[in-house]
Amino acid sequence: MTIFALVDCNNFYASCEKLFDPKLEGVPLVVLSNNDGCVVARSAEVKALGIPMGVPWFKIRDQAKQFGIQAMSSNYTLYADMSNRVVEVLEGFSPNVEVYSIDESFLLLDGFAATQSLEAYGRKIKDRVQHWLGLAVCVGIAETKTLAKLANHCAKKGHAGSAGVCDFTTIAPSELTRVLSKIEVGETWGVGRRLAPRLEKMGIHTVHDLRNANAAQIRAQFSVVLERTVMELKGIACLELEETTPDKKQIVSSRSFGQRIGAFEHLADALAFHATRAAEKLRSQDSVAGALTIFIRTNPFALKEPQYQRSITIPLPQATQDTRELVKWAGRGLRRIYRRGFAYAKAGVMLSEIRPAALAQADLFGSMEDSARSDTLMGMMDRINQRWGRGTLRTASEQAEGIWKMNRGNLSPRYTTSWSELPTVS
DNA sequence: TCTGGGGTCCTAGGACCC
DNA sequence: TCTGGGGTCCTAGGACCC
Repeated sequence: MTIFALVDCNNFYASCEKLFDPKLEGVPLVVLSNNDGCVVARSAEVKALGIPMGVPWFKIRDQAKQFGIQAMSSNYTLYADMSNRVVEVLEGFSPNVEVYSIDESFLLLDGFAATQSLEAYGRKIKDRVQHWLGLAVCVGIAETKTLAKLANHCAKKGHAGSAGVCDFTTIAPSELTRVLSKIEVGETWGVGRRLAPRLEKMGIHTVHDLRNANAAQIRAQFSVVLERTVMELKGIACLELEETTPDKKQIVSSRSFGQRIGAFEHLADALAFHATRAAEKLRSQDSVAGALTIFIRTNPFALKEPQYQRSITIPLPQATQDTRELVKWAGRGLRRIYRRGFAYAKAGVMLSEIRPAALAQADLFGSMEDSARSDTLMGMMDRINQRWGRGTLRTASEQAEGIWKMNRGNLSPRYTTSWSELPTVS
């Protein structure tokens, strides 16, 4: 029998901040996103005040003043460091640990029940993280990941007499039914804000209802994903522990601007920055990217202002992890999609077609500029121009791109773009 | 005035090939 | 005049997670 434990840090970002500033003890504290835009973490005191997660900071500023809520900008370096320390402690409790997110890990506890109660073991985990790092965690234990998530939820809410630790593996069936009947279906891992209302309409209101649903019917009406969730709720494990973090298949660097930006040069700077960051992430997993997407957009919340958003995906002539190369293509892309006269609010770079650097396409033609003088390239150009008409390839980028496309047996479309332009709302 | 920044997986439909 | 069936690849969109 497979047993999963989910260990989840309470109010993680806020707790980290309190750890490094004792004056914040007992103070209601929120941590804000980039540019101090939204609330991304709340201390227990703030949760008690009913401040929702993700709310824009400006909307609760008055309330914050009234209740003495402290706000801090986020410090992800600090949180990542604390997260690593938590994982180190957890690795002392199981040889199989999956780091699921910055504040959550799954542990495999197979066979541990033979010598001790799992609930007691969970409590040891909780106590040690508290004593060694000063961070409070909750522990949920069950036969599947989805159930462990719910057990953790119960541990947090103090259901079933748990004080931060909840073990579903030894709970009486009638008691489990009672507990799951009290949890709304939307709390289930994998049921979000779209699915929950649809399930409600079908009369599935609680986790218990979903657990008792017909899996095949759920698959037919929703998806295989939700079917798996139902199976997991029934105690049949469909999701395994993933100990090794797979390489990213897509790497994004994007950010909202502090102030609105109109000038081409400023957007170009921002995109160069994002391309650089994305390239760093790419190299850190020793991969290359075969395509680069850039996007720019105005503020979608400013309904009365003219809206413009556009993106362009550029297939790279050769998969690369080189910063200068990626910055160069980001700049070229921007020239294609930039429009004057808009107040841009956000920009970003996405890398895709990612594969290990060892599999990078062999450099058949040398770099684009160099190859412009090579006989091989001229031969290729001739063939392309013969096949698709004289002058098909003119500029250097089109040459390189055309060759790349030809290698894949597909010349067009050269670029894929999407954009939308909405009229001003009066 | 001010509204985050990342990621994943699945499905449907069209193009294209044999 | 009749007009198959199976497979792959690609893209867009929808859902979810933290």
